[in-house]
Amino acid sequence: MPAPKTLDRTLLALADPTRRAILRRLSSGEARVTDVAQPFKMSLNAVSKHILVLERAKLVTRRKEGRDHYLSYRAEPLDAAAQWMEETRHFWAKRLDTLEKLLRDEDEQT
Amino acid sequence: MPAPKTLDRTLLALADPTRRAILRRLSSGEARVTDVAQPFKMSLNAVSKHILVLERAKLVTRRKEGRDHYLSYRAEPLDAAAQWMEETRHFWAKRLDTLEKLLRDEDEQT
DNA sequence: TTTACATTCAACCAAGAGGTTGAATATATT
DNA sequence: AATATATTCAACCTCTTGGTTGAATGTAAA
Repeated sequence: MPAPKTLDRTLLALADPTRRAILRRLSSGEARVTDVAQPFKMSLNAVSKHILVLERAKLVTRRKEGRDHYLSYRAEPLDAAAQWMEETRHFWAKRLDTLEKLLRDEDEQT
Repeated sequence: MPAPKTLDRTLLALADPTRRAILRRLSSGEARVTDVAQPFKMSLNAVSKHILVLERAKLVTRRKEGRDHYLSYRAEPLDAAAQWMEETRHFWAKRLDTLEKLLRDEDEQT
């Protein structure tokens, strides 16, 4: 499981439609900051900040080539978050089963 | 897939260790606000606010019984978020495969 | 070298998060 | 009726987010 702060950052980064759109954009390969920002109505600077949040969550890495910064998507954090979610869902499913069973047993005793 | 705002709220609600702990606490059944708050070092009011965030994301529901408010966990939003993550991962995996294949093809042409 | 481009940095703003304390409200208990 | 309990509401604080604009920096092209 990811370190708590890592999970925090991943989920926080994903909890924004602009950032999810940026990641989708990067799924078809590297892109420069300007290219990533182009479809958005907001300023380049605003997009640049979103990219920072994604970098902090390690969902995006940056490769500088001259004046151009090429961004690429990293799968690991999303994989880890998805895994955490699955584990958590299973954990809860088990608990809920147990509760149901307890309730059934109580009924049988009446 | 969940409406974007729903997903936003779910991921945002999950992106905090206190709130995840609250949800874990509720996995063993209903609990009152005070009971939920008890293990935390922060004030009852702070926990109450966290609960509000969880309610807004529909991860928690509230049943009032006299002066006591009983909270319970709802699985749907986490299920939906997990599903979104899985779909997104598959989407990306496919894209990355395609990219790899493209790169391979380019190599073969040299 | 001047100009254009790609990007960040800095300052600012409004809104929200996450916490506090203190008061208000509603319900139980004595 | 008085008191205690459960919870929220309201105001406040600090930090972060998400956006803006304008200037600075670094690199490429004329």
